[in-house]
Amino acid sequence: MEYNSQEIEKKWQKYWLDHKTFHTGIDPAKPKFYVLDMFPYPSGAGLHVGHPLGYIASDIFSRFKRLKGFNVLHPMGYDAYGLPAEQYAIQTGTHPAITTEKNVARYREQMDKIGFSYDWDREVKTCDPKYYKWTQWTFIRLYNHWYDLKSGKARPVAELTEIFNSSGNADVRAAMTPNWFHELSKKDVSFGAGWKGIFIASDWAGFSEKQQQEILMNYRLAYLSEAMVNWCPELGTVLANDEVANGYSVRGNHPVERKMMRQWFLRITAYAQRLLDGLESVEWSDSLKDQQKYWIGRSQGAEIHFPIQGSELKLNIFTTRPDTIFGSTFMVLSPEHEYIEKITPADQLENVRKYVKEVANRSERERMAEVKKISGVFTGAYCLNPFNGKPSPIWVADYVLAGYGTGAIMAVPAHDSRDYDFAKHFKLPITEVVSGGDISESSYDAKDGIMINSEFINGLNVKAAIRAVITKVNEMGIGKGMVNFRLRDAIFSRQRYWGEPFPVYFKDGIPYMLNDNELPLELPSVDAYLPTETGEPPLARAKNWITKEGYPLETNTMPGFAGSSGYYLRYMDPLNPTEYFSKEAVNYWQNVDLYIGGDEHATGHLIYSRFWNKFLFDIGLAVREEPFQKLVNQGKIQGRSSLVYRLKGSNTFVSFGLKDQYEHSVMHVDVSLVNNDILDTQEFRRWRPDLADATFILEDGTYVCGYAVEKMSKSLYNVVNPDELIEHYGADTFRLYEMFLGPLEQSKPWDTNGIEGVFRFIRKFWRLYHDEENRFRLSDEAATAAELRILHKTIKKIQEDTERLSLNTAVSTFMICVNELGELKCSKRAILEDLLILISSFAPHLAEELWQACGHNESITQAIFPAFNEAYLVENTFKYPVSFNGKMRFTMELPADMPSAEIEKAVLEAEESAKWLEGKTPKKIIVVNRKIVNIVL
RNA sequence: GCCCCGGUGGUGGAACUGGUAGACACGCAGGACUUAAAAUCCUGUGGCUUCACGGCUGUGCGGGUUCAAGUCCCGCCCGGGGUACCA
Repeated sequence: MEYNSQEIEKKWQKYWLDHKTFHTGIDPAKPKFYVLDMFPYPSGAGLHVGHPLGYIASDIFSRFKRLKGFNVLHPMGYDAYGLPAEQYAIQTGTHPAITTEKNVARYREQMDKIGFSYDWDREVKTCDPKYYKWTQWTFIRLYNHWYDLKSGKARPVAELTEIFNSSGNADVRAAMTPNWFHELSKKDVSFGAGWKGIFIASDWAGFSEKQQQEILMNYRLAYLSEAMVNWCPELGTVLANDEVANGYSVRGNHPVERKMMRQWFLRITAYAQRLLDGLESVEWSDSLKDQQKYWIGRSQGAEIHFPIQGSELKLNIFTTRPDTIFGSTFMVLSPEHEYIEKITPADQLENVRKYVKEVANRSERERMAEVKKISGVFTGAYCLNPFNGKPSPIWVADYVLAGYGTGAIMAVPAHDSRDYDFAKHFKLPITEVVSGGDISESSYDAKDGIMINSEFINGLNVKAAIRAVITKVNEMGIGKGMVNFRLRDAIFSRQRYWGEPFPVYFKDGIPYMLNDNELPLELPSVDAYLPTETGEPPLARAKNWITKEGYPLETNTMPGFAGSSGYYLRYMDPLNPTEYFSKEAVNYWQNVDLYIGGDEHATGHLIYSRFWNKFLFDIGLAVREEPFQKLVNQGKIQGRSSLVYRLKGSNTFVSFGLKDQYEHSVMHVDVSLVNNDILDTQEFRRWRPDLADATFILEDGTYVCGYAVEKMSKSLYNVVNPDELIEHYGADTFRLYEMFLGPLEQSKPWDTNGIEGVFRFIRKFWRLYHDEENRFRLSDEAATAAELRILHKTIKKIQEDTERLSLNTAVSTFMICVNELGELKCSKRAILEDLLILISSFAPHLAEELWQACGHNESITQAIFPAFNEAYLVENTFKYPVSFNGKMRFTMELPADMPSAEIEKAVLEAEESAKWLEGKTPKKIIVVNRKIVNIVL
């Protein structure tokens, strides 16, 4: 039988489906292994050749682990909420669920053609109410928990109110927004002037329901708050920090503004330290871990209070360099700082307000674009150094951010480049306090040197000085050591339609959670997918968007990362109607052993889901602190565009090699019209009406195209679709070729030309099992030593390479193996059956077909990975490379077990050695057994 | 600016712990089979040099360590990604 990929692949894909070959259940007798792909957003364009790269790798790994005796959980689903379907709905009125369903079906069809071993019975879709019920359920738990810093974990709010009832909040140490009580004083609940957020049991009992709820809101892990948010007018919604880049939305690239809005937040900052610590225990790339570390941005320093001249107020600043306190020559407040109004003398007030207003009106993008532009204003007020009472002026400047630390700094121009630039610009004094730099040139920021001009810390090195100042500050009660994080709480509200509804209603303006038995709260239908005339989110259009009792429901929806934060847990028990997932399931599957996906999720999904998991861990649901033990980021597949060269002002195209002789412009041409860089000129003329009369200047009778490696995109005509390749070469060839392209983690250009080599290999492989007339034929003769050596060499290499996901070299290994067996004309069952098991993870359809032809009734997925036997690889001789002064000159075959002294002798006596020795006596001879001989002259 | 990752033939890449650089493919050139084409098979293929045997040279650049460096160390250059007033 001739190799026919179409027939074979259809047959086995159907077989796997009919026999539920990849259905997985809990099996205590087998060790578990959980292999997960980042589930895709099903876009309308379908999969291109870059998408399946990671899926193929994870599929090979899953199949390999099954052969190795593991019970493998390998599910797939869809991150089904997303902006494109909603934008399409706005334009066309088509419900996003319909668009999404259509796209999901297309994705499924494409994935099925590649022959993946997913357990489709476990499929989850984030937009499915049966799934998002648990997203809502988790949100309710987040709302009903607070973070206890003493025990370092989330605890129920019910326990918090008990504490308040019995002893107030003085002893409670909770993760909260700094100065949370300031915000409260702005609301319609009053706690009296100068209230510092501290209350005793009797106060608590006396608070109104509203007051109590407002206070509790500041403790909850999911909370409602007024805050500066990233507002994207074009998308009509708020975005999280990771959804914004350089002042534009990551999706759609629309401008983003800052706006004060009331939004739901997740208190992810409570987990900042644990998110940092957890990175130590996972096997992720350094670059990914660094990205997360940087995003979390821990910095250790001190908070110090500076008295303000002529005022009762003390200015609270944060610094990582308390050692430089005597070099602080001015103070800077962020333009949003609450003290500005309080400390600015009347004669300066107008000027300062003008500046603050100016800054506030500037958009985020303008601010970013003008980073280098120094601006600020002097308030007219002065601070006193808490140690020596020396006054320094207080400025307001936008280079100090309200959201970080205390929103105020002590400026040390000699040792901070930003302060330095600012001081130079406004001609403020610069005092050197750490020796080692030249402050007339630039600031000296290094934490290296001896303190000078610094009173009690003079002569200490920087580290000792930092400790000394913190100790003193503590003693004097004017501050304390402190850790700050860059990480911000996650904005969790979106003013969009296509997302999970919040299980929240409002009574008297206070939010309340629905009961668990009212979940899921399903997404209502609306007459249009746009905000209302009054600017409310689309859900405000829904009829009867109220509870049974008539209270209005929340009209925001959850963001994209809500549904993806816990999906890996739901896969463990996806059909469970009464629980997120059962204890039994999570105890068995634990966490993801191998997670493969793109690194664009470094600071989004991968932080949120670690947080989500840690919370579920705290409340006793998840059993592991880290959800993803090993994580691999597959590289992107870049497009390889084909280029043609058009003579200026004509319809004549010049071939690549001759283009420099003419004045030309470069034009992208559809890659489907090009084969091995040779343009099909006939097809080219047919491609577009304006090219019908194109003429060509050829070289050697052909038109050679140039090429460029760039993003795979429709507009560059370089998109390659897997369906066509699979139709032509088959899924097995396609799978192998995707892996053969290069290392999984590396980005690389797609070049369809190379696929021929793999296709040739597949047919060569097929021929090993067939005679000249293409009849299946295996011999039952005993295998020779040479054949066994080839087989076991291959077993060893495939096993090692697959374990470390070096799948490109694994494919090469198969090629070498088949070349060698082909040379020996090997057709022995004893060799070829094992080879089928080896390749079955990579080319599963081919393997199944030949396995069946071998006479097996069961799927090859039931086979056991062949055991490697070292004994077959033992060689009697070793071919030593012989070097003189490190340069390899000739090789010499010697007995493998020959002792070094004898090797030395044999090499020196060799005929070829005389030429290189030139009669000299070697100074030294290095013999490394079974490696090399090096003679030093 | 800072932090990661990378730089090897015409191309994709291999060389895992320092030990024969360029495996395996693509492409190209030549040949076999064929009326012809496709398919298949064989040979060659880093550069320079030599009729040839062979020699010299070669992993972004400059130094270093070592018997031995693509691999380790120091200093640069280039490309890709992340991040950006975070005190």
